[in-house]
Amino acid sequence: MRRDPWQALADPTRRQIIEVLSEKAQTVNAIAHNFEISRPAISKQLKILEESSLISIEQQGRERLCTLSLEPLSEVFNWVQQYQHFWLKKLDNLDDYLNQME
Amino acid sequence: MRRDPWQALADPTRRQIIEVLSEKAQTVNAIAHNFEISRPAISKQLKILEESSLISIEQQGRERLCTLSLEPLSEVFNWVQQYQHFWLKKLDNLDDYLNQME
DNA sequence: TATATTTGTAACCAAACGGTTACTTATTTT
DNA sequence: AAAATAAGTAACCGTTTGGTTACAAATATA
Repeated sequence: MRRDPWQALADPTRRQIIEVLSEKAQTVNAIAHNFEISRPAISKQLKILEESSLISIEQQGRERLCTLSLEPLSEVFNWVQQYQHFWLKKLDNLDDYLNQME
Repeated sequence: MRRDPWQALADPTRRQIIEVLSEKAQTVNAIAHNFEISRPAISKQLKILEESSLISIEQQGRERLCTLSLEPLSEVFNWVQQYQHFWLKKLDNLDDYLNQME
């Protein structure tokens, strides 16, 4: 299943998982230790992160190593940045306007 | 009700509404014309955007003018940008590694 | 004043979300 | 070979989401 990064990032637990994984790649249990919720709940969130390509999972014996993979963030970044431009332009216009008043 | 900008941005229709409003401030009906879904559905989405402070709504006679207000995007922007740094650092490390091989 | 317009709200619905517990499977360890 | 460990899966549950239609309220227009 393919999933929208926006949707994957909507949940605070999933964003926290990303934060945890930005330290280093980790197994499912190691990740789960950072949270109060059950391990199956973490498994579900990891699946969603995987479906949105924000992490990749590599089987290592009986463990599964989860690695962050941030490419999909660029979509989010670009979208938001576009409005930063919009915002700066509005400030520019205000600036022009104020200059005209001088 | 207060709402997480992440959650507000999770829905594609709401992101489109933001795009529409970035052109210019518009009334509810004017916004709704851009979409297939019913006007009450748009009303609901506008409420969510308002609750996350991404738009503000001003009553003007029987109409309501919706104006974009992008401050909450900074939270999203900062969060994502932090991982851009993480990503660039990884590329740096790769670069160092490749240089070492020379 | 009667009518049309803009919008919100209520009630409803199916699907998705985010969690739980119980169980299974595969792999290590003893 | 038996026991322990890591992790997925299934079934379930209450809440939220995102839409619908029907209706009500306020304002503007004829």
